[in-house]
Amino acid sequence: MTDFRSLELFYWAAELNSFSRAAERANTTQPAVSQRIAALEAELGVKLFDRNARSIRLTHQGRKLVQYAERFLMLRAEMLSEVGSTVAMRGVLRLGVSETIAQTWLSRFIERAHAVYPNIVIDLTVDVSSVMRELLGRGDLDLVFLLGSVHELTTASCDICAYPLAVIASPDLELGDEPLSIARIREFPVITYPRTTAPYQRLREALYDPRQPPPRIFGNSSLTTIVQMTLDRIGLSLIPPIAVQKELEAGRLRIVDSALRLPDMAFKAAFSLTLSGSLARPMAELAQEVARAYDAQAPARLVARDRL
Amino acid sequence: MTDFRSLELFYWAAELNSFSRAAERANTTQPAVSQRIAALEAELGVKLFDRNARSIRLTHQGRKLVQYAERFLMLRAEMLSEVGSTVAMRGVLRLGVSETIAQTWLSRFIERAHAVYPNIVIDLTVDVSSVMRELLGRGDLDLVFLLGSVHELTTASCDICAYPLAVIASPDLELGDEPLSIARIREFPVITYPRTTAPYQRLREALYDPRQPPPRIFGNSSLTTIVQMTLDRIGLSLIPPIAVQKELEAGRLRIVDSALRLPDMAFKAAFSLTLSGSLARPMAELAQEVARAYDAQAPARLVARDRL
DNA sequence: AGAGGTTACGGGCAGCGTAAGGATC
DNA sequence: GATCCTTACGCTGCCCGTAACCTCT
Repeated sequence: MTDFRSLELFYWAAELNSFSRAAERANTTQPAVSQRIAALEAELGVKLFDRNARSIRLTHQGRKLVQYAERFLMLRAEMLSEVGSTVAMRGVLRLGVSETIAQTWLSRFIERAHAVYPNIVIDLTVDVSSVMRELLGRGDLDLVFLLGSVHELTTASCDICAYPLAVIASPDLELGDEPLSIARIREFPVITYPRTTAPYQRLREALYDPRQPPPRIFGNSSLTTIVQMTLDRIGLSLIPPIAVQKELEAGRLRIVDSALRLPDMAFKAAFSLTLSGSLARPMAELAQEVARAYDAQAPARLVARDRL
Repeated sequence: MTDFRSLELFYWAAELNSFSRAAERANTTQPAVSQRIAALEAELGVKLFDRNARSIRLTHQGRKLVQYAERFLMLRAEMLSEVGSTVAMRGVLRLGVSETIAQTWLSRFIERAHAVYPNIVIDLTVDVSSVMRELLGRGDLDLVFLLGSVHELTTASCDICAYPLAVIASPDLELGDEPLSIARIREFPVITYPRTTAPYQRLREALYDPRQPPPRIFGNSSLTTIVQMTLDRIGLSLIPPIAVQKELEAGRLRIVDSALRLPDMAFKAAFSLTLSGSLARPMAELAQEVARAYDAQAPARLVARDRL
């Protein structure tokens, strides 16, 4: 074992119980994994896996080596972040982002991340928070920016930004000058995030009235579509105005005063504390910075500064 | 830093404050060290040494990296001894041996060591214990088999064997049948180890008599020469009989009963607890085994078994 | 047949050693 | 001039990816 790469591939092979999955995880081919592990075994003079043509299984010695491999890789990550400059950070970061953030400061974050950590490749997924929570838990994502919190023991998280929700409508929709009552809102379809999300659920509770027919809530997983539907006067929408800042400024949409009082959308960065998360912590910190800078330049009423 | 070798070379360069000495220590050329350290600096994006054409000096970041390098290398040594088979142990072991041992079981030890650890190269030095103690202290030897003990804090040692000293003479020398008194011994020159050694000093004390002229003690650093001089009847010799077992069996030398009572020659294996000693511990254990086996097959009176 | 690991093979590149260069004492 | 590090250069050997192969379900 003259090379960290061998230990890394071995680690993933052990962790994922498969050479091919390890290859995929570590961006190489399956024969490369096979070869390196064979070389490791030759060098140590010890079998690390029992191969059964259908599957592999760690031997006793293999299990011992996994412990060491993990210690090595964590020590390496610590060393890189401690003594290396930012260019020393290498690898792929599998990032999951909720669409609200994708519509606000994500592009600035990507830009900034690339400038500060030029050797880190970001593998981006945009989806709703519940899905990303699941993917993070399964180890399929390294870092997520999502709504709400994550409760896994092996996971750390930190606040990054919070945006108030508001009722948004087309200026062409006649709503009068009074703030909208709950009853008034119920007259319109309300377009918002999908069923699985916090805003949908909170909205549902707020509009709930046993004496009335159920409110029409259109859950939509595409923010762009929500915006389009709002522009088309299908109804009101409940989204954070900061996500449609451009439309507001251009006067194509407007914020409608209403009696609705919903909690702010509070976003957190969450990442695993295991090996796969070693790039995530500094990236999460960078995201905090970017979000703060973005908020500072946004109109005050679009940002929930007190949350931070 | 994809490679342990880089960290190893960096470690030695830092430790020895010189690229060329590091190269020598690690069995490579000086440009190789230069190149690898330059590569490390490029990879980390950080200067590790200040180069002043005449000398090098660690930078702040360099000092931090040394800590990590040491942890890596110790972890690696631990891993190799823990999960690797004996063929996984590689490197050069700089072994210092006192001549008495060289004349007894050293060749068996070398043979055995090569069989068990085929990838370890032994770099052998034979000298008196005092010199080897010094070399070990300076870090110029990794493992020594010597008389007496070593008191450095960073050094570990263990008993390996103990041999009684005896007066040896040519059978042709007429000495009578009585055990030799101290006074009788003083009539002859006594040939033994050099002035700096324990046997010489103990002998001097034993023969000391203020009322008499000083005894003639011939300190000689070559055991072969001591034997030759004894065969030539220059005088008596004081050496452990086990070192001349063949001559005793062949009847060319004999053990002479005497009133001299000197402590046994107790040999220890000593090695540094720092990085350079990582091969030494298992080798010291192997030496214990070999010495024990050798003693078991030697005539009982030549061995001080109770010492172990 | 297909999933998963091994073996075979050709090409690229990293790292080594030799040798020459340059700076400082 | 001697010492010590750097740069240049050719070569070897390793490692990777493609592709063919094997084996078990």
